[in-house]
Amino acid sequence: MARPKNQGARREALIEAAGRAITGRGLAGLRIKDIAAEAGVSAGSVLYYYPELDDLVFEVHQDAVERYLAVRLSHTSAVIAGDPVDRLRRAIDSGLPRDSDDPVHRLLYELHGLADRSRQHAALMSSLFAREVALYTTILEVGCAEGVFAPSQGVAEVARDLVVLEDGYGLHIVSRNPAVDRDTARDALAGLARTLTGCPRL
Amino acid sequence: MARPKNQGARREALIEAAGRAITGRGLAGLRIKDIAAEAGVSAGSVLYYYPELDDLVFEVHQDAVERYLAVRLSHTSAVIAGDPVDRLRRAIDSGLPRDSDDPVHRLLYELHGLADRSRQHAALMSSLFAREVALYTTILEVGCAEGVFAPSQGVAEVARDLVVLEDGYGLHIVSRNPAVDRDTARDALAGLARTLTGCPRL
Amino acid sequence: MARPKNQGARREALIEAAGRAITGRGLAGLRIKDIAAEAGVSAGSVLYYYPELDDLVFEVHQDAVERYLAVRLSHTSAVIAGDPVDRLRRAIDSGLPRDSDDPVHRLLYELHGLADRSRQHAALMSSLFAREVALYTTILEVGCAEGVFAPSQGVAEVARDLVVLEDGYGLHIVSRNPAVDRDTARDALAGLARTLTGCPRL
Amino acid sequence: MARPKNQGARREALIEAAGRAITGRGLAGLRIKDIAAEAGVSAGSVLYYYPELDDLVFEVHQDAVERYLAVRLSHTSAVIAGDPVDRLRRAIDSGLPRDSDDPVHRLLYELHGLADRSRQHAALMSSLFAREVALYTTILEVGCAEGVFAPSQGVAEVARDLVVLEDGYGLHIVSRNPAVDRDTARDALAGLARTLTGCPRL
DNA sequence: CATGAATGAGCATTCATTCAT
DNA sequence: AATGAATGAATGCTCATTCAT
Repeated sequence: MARPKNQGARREALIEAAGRAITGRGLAGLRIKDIAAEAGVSAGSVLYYYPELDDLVFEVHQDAVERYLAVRLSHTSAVIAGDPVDRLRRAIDSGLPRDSDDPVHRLLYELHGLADRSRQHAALMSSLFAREVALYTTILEVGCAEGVFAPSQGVAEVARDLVVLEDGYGLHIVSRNPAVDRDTARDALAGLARTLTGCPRL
Repeated sequence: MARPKNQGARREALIEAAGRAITGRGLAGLRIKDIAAEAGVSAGSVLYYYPELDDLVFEVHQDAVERYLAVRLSHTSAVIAGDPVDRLRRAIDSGLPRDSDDPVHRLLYELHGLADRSRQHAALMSSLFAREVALYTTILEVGCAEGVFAPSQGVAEVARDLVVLEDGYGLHIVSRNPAVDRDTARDALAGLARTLTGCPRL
Repeated sequence: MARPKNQGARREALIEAAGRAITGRGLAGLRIKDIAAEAGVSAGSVLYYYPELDDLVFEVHQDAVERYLAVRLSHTSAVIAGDPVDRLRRAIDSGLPRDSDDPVHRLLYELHGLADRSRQHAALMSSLFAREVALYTTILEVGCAEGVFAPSQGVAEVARDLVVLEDGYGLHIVSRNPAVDRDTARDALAGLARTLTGCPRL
Repeated sequence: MARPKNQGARREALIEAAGRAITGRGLAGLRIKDIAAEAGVSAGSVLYYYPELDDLVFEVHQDAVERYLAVRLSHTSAVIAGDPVDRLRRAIDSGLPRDSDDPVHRLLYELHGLADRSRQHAALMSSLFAREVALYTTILEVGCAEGVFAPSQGVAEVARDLVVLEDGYGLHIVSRNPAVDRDTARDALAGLARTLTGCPRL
């Protein structure tokens, strides 16, 4: 592994390495050694950049949230898909794990488990939630304005329900519940969206 | 703490103690010392009954699932509440954490996190899921037979959506997401139930 | 204080069980549990009869030495074999391990290792040595009296050399030295006996 | 204790320390603590260099065998003593423990006890044996060539008998058998050598 | 900057030992 | 007499952490 020249790049590399280590061994079994090995550096180096390991884990969480959101946003951008129905479908698609081994969702799920004991992590999770709700809200509002969607309740509530359902299905997929797979989840979300928006095209 | 006389009682006590320890310190930080302290015995005694700590944790999971289901079932029993609408309301009530400190939900959430790395735990989680879906399914079917509910889709799907939404909301409550509290969640679930069953009384 | 008969029998059984445990796991890895398991009793029972484990090990050593000597003596008894040459051959035969798994020799070898740190065990080993030397001495002296043997040095020295050589060969056989097996050892001992006694019949 | 700079030196120091610890407390009672104390380092350091303690013990055995052989070889070198009789006397001298506290012999005896349960240690012991036999064989052959020795059997057998007798006497000396001391053993070995080689000068 | 050497705190774990029954 | 339950002392061992180079 090439040596990044500046501090920032090295920290970036460590964040990625730590993410892989967490995905691989789980948060409970996380050792500095693993992060170091994953980054191709010594354990001392990890401590050099992150004297407090919690800080590194937090930045992994931050990074994971930002990356995940960036991907969702780009996948559902109005530029890419002008049609609100299409955008909603894409939103749903981008919010579900590919399968139980999806690294992004596994990582996020693992890190969300820290929320109940850490305010920082709780804030991160809440922020992700809020921005996902905002994503759906935007799409729904545009759809309403265009007359495509006609929800019987507030769009905020519909958006929130969709995100929560997404999280619930994602949870079961990552947790290897055989009764739930990606297709089931996508269909369920689409069905709910159809019902809640009154849009038959969904 | 009183000394149970027989093996079964002592194991029972250890399961409860371990449950408290996990709720208190989290699975990641679980030490035999903590379980022993919580049970009022020595660390050696814990190992005496559970040479493999994983077995104890698994029995904690089993126990938590059974207790949780037992409570839900008794709260929604047809004897207690004959009216399907009332039963559905009670089902929703019994499926959401009281608040972010609800010990039962915290414990279950913590233990469900093991599902992605352990088939046994995954099986437990799936079993809980299936039985919760069955609980809703029963209520819905009775309601349909009585003409109270008129869902536009299959009751199995409606039941599953409700359980998944419950899990999603529960997750956010336990994780201290300030945008979600018990009342919000209950209203959302009730609203969704109303929409999906076409029952205006909900 | 006279010991009840079944006490004696139980202690006897424990001595045998401990002997098997030592042969099986070695002295270094000896645990009370193993002795108990081998005797089919509980660990507490072992401690009940032998509060000091060293005492049990010592009695195992005693027992092993006595049994071994008794076998050698009976194998070389003048009644069984009147001919000194025959007796000498039998003495050699009875002094070498059958193979590297010979349980008697393994046990004795293991226990002799205690001699350098324990006067008691050293005394036991010395006593065994002296009695083996006496065994050879007797045979040699009878042979001399009969004119069968004509050693150029004292019979005590010849006897001692034979016992020491026996021990040395036994050591290598038990230790799995591939260059030494029972036949080699027996031939070597017989050859030396022939040379030292000047008896061509050996 | 000075801190060695390189890995090799530290490992060397640990091998020596472990050797002293084994000589002092015996193999059965060997604790990492003891080795560490003997080496003047922490217990963690011992594990740092030897994650598998067996490896350290094996290297102690290797080292002990090599040192012992090196000393014997140098003591009996043809350069130091040209006369075969003198060399044979020196060989005998170098093969017996000084007394029952001779550290080299105690260590070797202790380690040889591992041979029956470990192929590696058995191989080490066999190798030592073979090289000791070779040492005597060489001396005997040179003596035969010079006409000093005239053995009635093959030199290989004579050499083997001498080594085995050495081992047997060494065993009894280290085990504190009061009937055997160094002088007795040396005289016995010399006497046997005289008989077997037919050399009256021995 | 980065490392490998070295440490020690903290943990599970083993085992002899105690004790009530 | 004999046991199984329960303990705690002792140990190995894993780690984060420190430090000299």
